[in-house]
Amino acid sequence: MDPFDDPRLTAMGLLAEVSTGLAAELGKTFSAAGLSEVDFETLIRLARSPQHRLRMSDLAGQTSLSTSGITRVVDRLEREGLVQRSPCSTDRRASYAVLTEEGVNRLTALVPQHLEDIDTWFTSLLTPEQLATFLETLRTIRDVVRPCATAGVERAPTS
Amino acid sequence: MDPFDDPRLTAMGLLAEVSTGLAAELGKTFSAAGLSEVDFETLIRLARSPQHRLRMSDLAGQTSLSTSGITRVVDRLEREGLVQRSPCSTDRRASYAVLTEEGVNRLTALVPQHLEDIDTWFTSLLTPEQLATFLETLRTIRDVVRPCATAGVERAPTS
DNA sequence: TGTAGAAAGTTGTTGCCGCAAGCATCCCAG
DNA sequence: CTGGGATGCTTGCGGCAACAACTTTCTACA
Repeated sequence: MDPFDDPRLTAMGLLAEVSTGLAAELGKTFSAAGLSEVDFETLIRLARSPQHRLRMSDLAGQTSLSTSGITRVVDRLEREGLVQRSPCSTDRRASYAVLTEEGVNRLTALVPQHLEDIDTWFTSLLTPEQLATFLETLRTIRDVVRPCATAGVERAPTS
Repeated sequence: MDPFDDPRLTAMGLLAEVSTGLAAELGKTFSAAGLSEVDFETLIRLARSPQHRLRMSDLAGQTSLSTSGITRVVDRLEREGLVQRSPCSTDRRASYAVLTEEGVNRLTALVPQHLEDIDTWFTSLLTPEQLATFLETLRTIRDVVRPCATAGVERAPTS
């Protein structure tokens, strides 16, 4: 009867709830460490990149932030000493954001708790088979909605 | 070797990418209709509630927005004539947000395209069995990370 | 070589949201 | 029935991010 009770709406709502709810739980650990989710995302992307560095626009491409957003995130992180700007030798327009040693340390201190959080609120709730199937499905969708998530990576099997 | 290459990080990143990527695609339809995602979320929650209305704080509980956030969302929607505040007869502190006829119309006009979007970017990518399994897994996680998502509903099997 | 257009990054502006404070109302213990 | 604490909502304030405009540098084409 009610046209607003479509199972697709429910499915989409469920996905959104899980994502935001999970992010809210994980965010507690971040803010306890004085970082925002975006900060962490940025730092971890740098940590997983060759030489712990990435050009500003590649960072933007990976994080669904605009380039101006990245400018400000890196501003903040640089002010805290976790990241440093470094000019690109082959293109004077471009800058790298490079993880500093302090940035690595901060991440290293944070990651164990973060992994435990992921276990608690996500992976440990599923059997290994369930988890594998779930990730497979996520990859299927990801490949469609985010075809260029590997900016700045030459073809790394990140997932 | 690199401690930042844990499969759990990858799993979590994948989930986040899918969620934000999907939201970005679906958001195009919303903004074409002059609404934000939050606006749509709010309207659809009202549409799926008895009498097309919900108390402000219940709305907040359902949407992971703070109560002050809800105040402002309803401000905007009311300014556009899609929603109307209505005092609660049994508690003079409380207000209902009620969907107006125009609000219903706007939603009715928007939902078909939205459903098609969900198909395009999500459900049609999976087989029915895959989708069912996926939703089951999402429910498992949802029940843990968001135990009170049914505020204002007396025990409706919303999903 | 010179020039037009594209691209990388930054900055001004605007709007959104959470937090804390405030006001009105409700509830309950005494 | 009365006073204090809890609850529902709104508002002031601060921070964050997108958009657009701008500067500098690169690239391609004549």
